Parts: sequence; C-alpha cells; structure tokens
Amino acid sequence: MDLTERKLKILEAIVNDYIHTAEPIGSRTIAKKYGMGISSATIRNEMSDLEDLGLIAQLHTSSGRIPSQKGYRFYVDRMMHEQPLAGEEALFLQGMIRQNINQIEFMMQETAKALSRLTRCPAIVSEPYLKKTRIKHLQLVPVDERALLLVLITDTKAVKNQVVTLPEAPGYEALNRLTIILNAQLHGKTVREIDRPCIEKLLEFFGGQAHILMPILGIIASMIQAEDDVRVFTSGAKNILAFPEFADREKANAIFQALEERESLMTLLAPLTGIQIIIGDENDNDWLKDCSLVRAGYSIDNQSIGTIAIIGPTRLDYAKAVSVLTGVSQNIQRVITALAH
Amino acid sequence: MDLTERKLKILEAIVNDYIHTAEPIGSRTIAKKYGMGISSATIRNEMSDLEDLGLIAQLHTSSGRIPSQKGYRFYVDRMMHEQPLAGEEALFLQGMIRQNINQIEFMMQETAKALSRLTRCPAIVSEPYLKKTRIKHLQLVPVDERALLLVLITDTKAVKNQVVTLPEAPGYEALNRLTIILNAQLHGKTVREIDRPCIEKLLEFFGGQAHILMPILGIIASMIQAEDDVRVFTSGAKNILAFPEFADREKANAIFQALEERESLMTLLAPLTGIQIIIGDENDNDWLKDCSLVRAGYSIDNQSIGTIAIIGPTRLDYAKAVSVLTGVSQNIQRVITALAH
DNA sequence: GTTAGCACTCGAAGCGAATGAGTGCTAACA
DNA sequence: TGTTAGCACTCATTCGCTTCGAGTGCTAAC
Repeated sequence: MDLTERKLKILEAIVNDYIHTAEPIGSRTIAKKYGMGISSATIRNEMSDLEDLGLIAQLHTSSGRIPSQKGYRFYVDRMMHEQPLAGEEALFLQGMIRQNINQIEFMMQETAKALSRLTRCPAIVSEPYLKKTRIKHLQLVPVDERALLLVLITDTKAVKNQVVTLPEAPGYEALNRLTIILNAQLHGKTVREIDRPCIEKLLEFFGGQAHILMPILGIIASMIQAEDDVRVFTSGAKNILAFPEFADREKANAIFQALEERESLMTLLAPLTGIQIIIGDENDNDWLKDCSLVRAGYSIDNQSIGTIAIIGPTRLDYAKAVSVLTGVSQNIQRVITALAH
Repeated sequence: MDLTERKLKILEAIVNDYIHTAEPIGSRTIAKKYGMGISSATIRNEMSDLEDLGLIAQLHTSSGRIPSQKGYRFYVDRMMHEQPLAGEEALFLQGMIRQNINQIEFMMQETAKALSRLTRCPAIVSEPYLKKTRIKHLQLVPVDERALLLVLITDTKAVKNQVVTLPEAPGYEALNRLTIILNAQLHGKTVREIDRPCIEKLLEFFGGQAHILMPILGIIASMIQAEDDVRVFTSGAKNILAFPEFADREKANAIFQALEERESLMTLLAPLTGIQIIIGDENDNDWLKDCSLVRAGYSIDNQSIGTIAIIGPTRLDYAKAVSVLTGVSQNIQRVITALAH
C-alpha cells in the first residue's frame, strides 16, 4: 500500500492529534492546525480515500476521523520516526544506576516505576531470567534437624534461596564439605550445563548421599528453570484511570485484575530481542484486545534475559513508548553488566 | 449518650441499610423494610432526634438520612455485634495454611489476597517485624574479591540476605571461621540483645578484623531494625473502583497512588494488639480522610509482630471487616507459630 | 405519645430545541 | 484534472423545561 506524500501527512496528523487529544479530528481542524496549503474540502476527499483503505474510521456518519488499528499499524511500521529521550528523562534514568548496586529486586521495582512515570502507562518488568545466567556460588546453610537452606548466587549477583526439607539434614561441618564439592563442580555453569556426566561426577563425590544431592539439584534446577520463579514487578496501574478509554469501570477492572496475576503477566513477558509493538486485536489475551502492548527485551552478552513492557490504549504514543523502552532497557543492561563485571 | 431501644433500632437500620446500598434511607422505607410496628411519621420524629445528636445526616433537605462519621463511631463502639465467619470463608482461610510452609513471602502475598477477597476492599499486610524475632543462623558466603553475602535465618524461618561490600573480602575458609564465631555469639539473640558486651566479645574473637565485623553487624542491625526492610504486601486495589464513593477519578487516584508507596503504607501498619477501627477524619493521613481503616495486629508468644489492614469507604461493613481480620490474623499466627515450632 | 394528612423540597429522569462540528456531494474554477 | 466553495444533511452534546417520586417537617386529631 503506497500513499501519496499528502495522504501520509494527513494520516500522520490524524494519528498524532488523536494520540494526544483522544478526540476525533475533522477536516477543518486539520486544515487549520496543520495548515498544509490545501482546503478542508480537499482534505475531506483524501480522508475519504484513507477510510476506504481502512486506515481511519468514523464513530458515526458525522463525526471526525480516528485512526483504525490498521492505521496505527501502518503508522508504527512505516511512518513513526525515532524520538530521542528528553534530556531530563535521560538524566532521570541515569540517576537510577547509582542507587541500585547489589539489589536486583529494588532496582527492578525502581525500573518499573521509572517506566510508568515516563510513559504514564502501567509498566511490567521481569527480573532477569536466571536460566540464562551462570552459577557463581552455592552455599548450604543449616536450619534445623530436618531442613537446610540452599543459597544460590548468580553472575548477575542475584541471590535466591530456598529451604530444603530432608528426612535428616547434615550438620554444619558436613554441609560445609558438600558446599565445597558443589561449588567445585557447578561454579560457572548454567543450568543447561548440569548434564548427566556432571551429575555422575557429583554423585561420586557425594558418596552414598544421593538422597541429599538429588533434592538439592532438583531445587537448583527448579529455582533456575521454573519461569515461575522469575519475579514480576508492576507499577503505575493507576495510570489506566487517566485514559478516557478506560472510563468504563468494567474495562479498568479487567486491567487491574490482570495486573495482579502473575500468570497473565508472564504471557506478556515472553523473551524477545529488540522491541515489539502489539496493537489491539493482535493481542492473544482477551483482556488486551482493547489495548496496545509495547515490549522490549534486555540482554547481557547478546543473550536476552528479561523483558520490560507497558500497557496502554491503542491510542498510545508509540514513538514515545519506543524511545522510553529503549532507554530503560539499555539502562538495565548497563546496570546488570556492571553487576556481573 | 443514651438512646432508647427504639432509637437504637432505627440507627441500626440506617447504618445497615446504607452500608449495603450506599443510598440514603427514608422513614417510609425503614417502616416498610424493618417494620417495627410504628409509622413512618414516628420514625421521622425519632430520626429528627438522631440528627440533632449528630448521629445521622441529610445530603439535602428532602433526602433520606445517612449515618454521619459520629454515627459510625457510635455503631462500632456500642451496637456492632460479632459476626462469625461464614463456613466457606473459614475453610478458605484454612486452605491457605497447607500451601505456605517455608515461604513467608508467598504466604504474606496470599494473606493479602485472601483479605481483599473476603472484604472486597484493598488489603495491606506487613510481614513479621523481624526485630521481634530471634537469630537462628548466620552465614557468610563469598561473592567476589570485594563482596560477601550475609544470610540471616530467623526463628520464623524467614530468610534475609544482603551483599556486603568491603575493601577486601576474606576467602571461603576465613568466612567459614567467622561464620562459626558469629553463630556462637549471636544464635538465639534478638537485635536488642546485641549490646556492648556482646560486641566486645565478638571483637575479641575477630582479632584485628573490626573492619570486617562492624559492617556486618551494621547490616544485621539494619536488616532487622529498619522497619524499612519489612516488606509490605497489597492486594485488591481495584476493589476501590467498585465503591460509588470513589467514582471520582481524583479520589480513586489518590488511593492507588498511596497503595504503591511503601512509606504511606508503613504509617498504617504501626504495631498494635487487637483490632482498631479508624473512621474518616480520625485518620491522620490526608488521603484517608474519606476512608475508614480497619487494622489488626498479629502476634507470636503474645508479642505483636505484624499488622494487617483493609481500607474502604466510611460506609464499610465494619462487622464483616472485624470478623475477617480476626480470622485472618489468627490464621497467620497459626502458620507462623507452626513455622517457628 | 402516635399517627394521618398535607404542603413543600429537591434530585433524577425524560424531552425537545438549539448548537456546532463534522460529513458528502455538486458545481465552478485554475 | 485536481482543487475549492457552497450547501444540505447528520448526529452527539448541551441546556432548559417539566414531570416524577422519595423524602421531609409541621399540624391537628386520635
């Protein structure tokens, strides 16, 4: 679909105007506001063509035009130009770095907050997917006669721990010996690299204590593998209320509901590289059919390890969203890379 | 202030009706719905008296009556009778216990969810205040040349950890020795019991390594002392939208805003024993002037260690709220006591 | 002390006219 | 042939008006 320069300009005007005002826009307004030397009548003719192409639509016969979902898609794919972050926004992001040394959880929460502040949309952030990261250190810590604590530190300095319940837990000394063995074998490995031979070797060192080793390995695997264990942070849910398209209580409710459920959020945070824009019906989730989702992956060593996203109405400032998400994901990468050094 | 039996009945009818319908209630409706053998005219006279006492109010001269804040206070203090939890509600709470062994964080989140489900209000839950609990085990874990991880396990089996950055971190062996010393001295202690003499003793064992000990002690203290470190869990913020009193976007926004800020929530979670009901203006926080807050402490060994709360309009089903909060706090106590055994 | 009756108040709901922002179509113009 | 002015038409929104009914307070009679 190729449009004349003039049609492009008109479409752009409609999209831009509607994104900011949420009001249908008419030919006269375009002529006056975006004066491009042609009359409203001419613009009407062009608009009629754009409507035939399915790029814009009317709410009723005598209303102005609004972009259709197809129109947004066209805009995003073919017309949107990069919009660099405003100076203070970039500074705001950089300010986050200093505070967040060593505290992945805190830093992720702050990232979500920053995202929602800058986009005025609800934001979702997943912490780094551990399965893509390496084991830096393991430690077994005594809890009581029937339990020990397994602590896992990764190369991103994320710390995970879980209590392991056993029929009989080894004492402090024994745990120390096992800790040394575990580290010798597993240090620097990703979960995928804990394969048969590796486990055989561990079993050998553990002697008869398979009944201790196996639960521990199971938990290491589950800690790392289970996406379940990736924490999801949200922020700015209330921004939904500022959009007139969610004035209907039912609609706002559905969003709030989903934002409180890990499962529904996880589907939005599937790994990706780069940026993805999903508009309205293109969403698989029912509750997002009226919304747009902008997602970005962040990565370390070119491995995608996490996702950030914002949710808004289809009438979304896509250019702004893209620039903010780009900035924030770069920021996360910088911080995490610094942590992993 | 003493009221006749009949006035009490009328006030009760007004409070109950308004709590459930959010509509002002008139004399005729009371006569019909809560038929107590007297005519609407008589009820009008009684209502007029109740209004003079400041217990009920009118929105305009020809509207029905609604309870005033003073009326709610009177109701709560003098007329509200205990309402046991419905059978399925009690079962629902008990169901939570089984799932939540060993995972304080998960269990607190679930508790918040349960609270908001049962009351249909936003719920806030603080995890147990650690400073009231005992150190069960400490462990120093190597991270890299300039950092170590401090792991703290409490008698409630809560696990906390934080990375400690030092000019030069000891190696694995040295950390093990220090771990043994720390545990020998600090096991079973609350933070308050880590006093001068105790520190002197530790310093002695640590030899010249005060530069390692002091940061560690500082972090132990900050981990436990700082209320800052008590996590706060919220759930069901969206329930606010179902109350007509928050139809105004501004008002809903203020609540959502506050529910995302730890600081504002912490003020609501100040320790207490038993149950406290705070109605409208009685709140110190501006953003709560239109709301009621019902709070309950939970405790272990008669020590209050945490707080749960719900927020709603002043038109709140106080009886229900009290019974749910009572049930939930007992439930937490049971689970935590089981954990600490 | 209670009640019936009545005049009065006031918000909510319904209705119609006016308004104005928008359209499509046609005919004239460059 | 593309552009524009002009015109009739559409339709959501707003505003004033009336009606309706749920409520009140007051008075007089029981």
